[in-house]
Amino acid sequence: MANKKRTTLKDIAVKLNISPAAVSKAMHDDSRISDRTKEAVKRVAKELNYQPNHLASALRKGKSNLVGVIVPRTNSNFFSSVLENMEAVLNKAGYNIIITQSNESFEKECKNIDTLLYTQVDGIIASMANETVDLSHYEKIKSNGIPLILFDRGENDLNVDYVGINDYDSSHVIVEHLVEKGCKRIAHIGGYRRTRIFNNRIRGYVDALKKNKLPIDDSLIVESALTLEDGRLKMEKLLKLKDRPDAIYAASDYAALGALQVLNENRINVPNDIRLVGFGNEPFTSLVSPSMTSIDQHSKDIGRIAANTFLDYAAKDDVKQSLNKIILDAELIVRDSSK
Amino acid sequence: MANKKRTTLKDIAVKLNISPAAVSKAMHDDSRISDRTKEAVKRVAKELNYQPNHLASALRKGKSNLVGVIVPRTNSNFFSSVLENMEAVLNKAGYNIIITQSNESFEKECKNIDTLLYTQVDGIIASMANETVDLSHYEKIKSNGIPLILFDRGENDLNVDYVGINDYDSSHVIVEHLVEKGCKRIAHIGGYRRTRIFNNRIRGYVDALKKNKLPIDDSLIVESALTLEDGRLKMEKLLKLKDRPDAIYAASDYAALGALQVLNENRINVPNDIRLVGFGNEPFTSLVSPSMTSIDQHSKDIGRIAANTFLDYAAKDDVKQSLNKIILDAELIVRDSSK
DNA sequence: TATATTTGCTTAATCGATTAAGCAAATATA
DNA sequence: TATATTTGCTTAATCGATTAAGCAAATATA
Repeated sequence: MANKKRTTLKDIAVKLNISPAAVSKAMHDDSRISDRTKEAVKRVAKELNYQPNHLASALRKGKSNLVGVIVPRTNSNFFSSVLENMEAVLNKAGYNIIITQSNESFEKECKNIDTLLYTQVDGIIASMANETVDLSHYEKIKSNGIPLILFDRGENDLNVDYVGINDYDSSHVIVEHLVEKGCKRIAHIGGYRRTRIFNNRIRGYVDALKKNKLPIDDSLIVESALTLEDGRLKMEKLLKLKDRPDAIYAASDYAALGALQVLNENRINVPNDIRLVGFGNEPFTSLVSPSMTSIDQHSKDIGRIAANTFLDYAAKDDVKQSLNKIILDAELIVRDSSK
Repeated sequence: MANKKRTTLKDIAVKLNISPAAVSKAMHDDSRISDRTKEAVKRVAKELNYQPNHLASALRKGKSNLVGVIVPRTNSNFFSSVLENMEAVLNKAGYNIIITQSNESFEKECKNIDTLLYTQVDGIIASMANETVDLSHYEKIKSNGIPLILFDRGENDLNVDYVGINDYDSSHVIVEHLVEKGCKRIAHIGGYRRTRIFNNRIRGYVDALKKNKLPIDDSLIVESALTLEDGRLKMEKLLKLKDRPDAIYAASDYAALGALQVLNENRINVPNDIRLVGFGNEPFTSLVSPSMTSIDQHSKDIGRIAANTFLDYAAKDDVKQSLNKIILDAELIVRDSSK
């Protein structure tokens, strides 16, 4: 049966007739403890199946070795891949991560932050919910004196570290690609302008058109929730234009998929009649017909870099953060939808 | 700037010239504390921005109010939906959850369990990795005296609570549906038999064939890793049979999608030439062409029930678990691929 | 040989919050 | 009025692990 009581340092100390302090030091290979004692302690620890009490050591050391992570949702390939790589780096450094989802809700995000602070995490790595405009709950993290690292969805005003891809340049890469294929009327199903990354994609799109001497047509720029359903709606709207676009650049793969469905249903040939490019390189982009051109966001690198940024702060004594952006180049994955 | 030091109960006590014990009781609305004192304490707590130290209270109370969750991966719709609903129930009861991913790896699963036990969680809710055969790490949870609840991917031998759908019956529902459509040679791209749920689906498939007086053809039953790639391979293999199947029942939507791609590439009409049914009701099933018939696993209910099962144990003094299965009926969502 | 240093531990305090035990004052009951 | 009960707190111990300070014995150095 189960040992009702967990083994503590004291149990080991009693068994070996030494002080709990000596046991603690032996477990941490303190140089002032003899090898004989260390061996004995470790042997007895194993015998009694000793598991250190994290709460006690965290309380005493003022450090929980936990990192909180907030993502809008885990069921996208991008975020789950970021998480996986983040975790690998942090685990190696002796940290464990607590994953929370905001479900794109501002309220939930606030609650998540409270939970994480309450759990005494040593730092928070977050990607902001779509709904979030007010930043006071993020300020709370900073005023707690623990590092805050943002990725993908960030905000300059917080003056903290940020890791993400170059959204502005990505739009350029996409537009150049479409122009090269002969497209003249490129529509953009974009996200809400208030979210920085989507705003950057819109700006990039506009500037890239200018650079290629193409006219800016406001009817070809639509703001969208970027869900599959909204992608469908916005595509239907675009098809009703007198002068139809010959290419669609959607700021998310889900919206692009919605657009693709509408195009397929209307027997509009992709890529011959209208070319289509998505964003995010979700696994399904290679699965649909025709397969979809998209932007890969280097989720692995983002996860690793965000984790390492946290570790840099963890190694220091005091946390002094400033706006420090690490911007990665995104990669265009060309597939059938734009060939 | 940030308050370098966090506010503690003692700070409030000093300010009000009462004992920390009284402050603690006031914060918890102890009946033996006067309303006057309670009000004063709460006012000062707000003034000083007091945040209780979770580590200290958890250590003292021997209860962390954290629940650990282990899933194979978060980027499937099923698991992310389970997590969302689980979290909602647990949050309401004052618990927070720590999500970890095993990535289907036995080794990672062991590490996750160690992490969660180390973090002093009050219970663990888990869905087992595909690789897992040895159960000793799960036994470790039980011997720690905290409740263990399994869902979706469980194991009878552990003698703990389990929540899942009726895989055996689901296979019957699928086979009946295909038989009704006139199918005579139904192939099954199944998972590995050692995983209980997949074994049950295979058994259900075989028994349902028998029940419908259809012959059992071993060449129509293939064991698969159930990934998209493996679904493709297994479908290609099935197409090479002298006597081709007229229906495919895949034990995962990803494998079914692989099969669908191969069928589409070979210009085999789905559903007219071969009918296709998947499992899991992943969002893409309604997005592909033709849309795919699949089984919905009631992720919301599973998440809620698993959470409530944990809460039942949390309310009790001692944890005495036994094999206790809660089996939900799954629902067949009929789409174009089998119409 | 006398002093300094190192080794290998122990003692006691601490991290914050909680709680059993107890005490004095206020109030209720006989 | 005398005793019992309740109210509103305080005191002190505790949850385990860690660590600063310190001490005696062993060893090194002059």
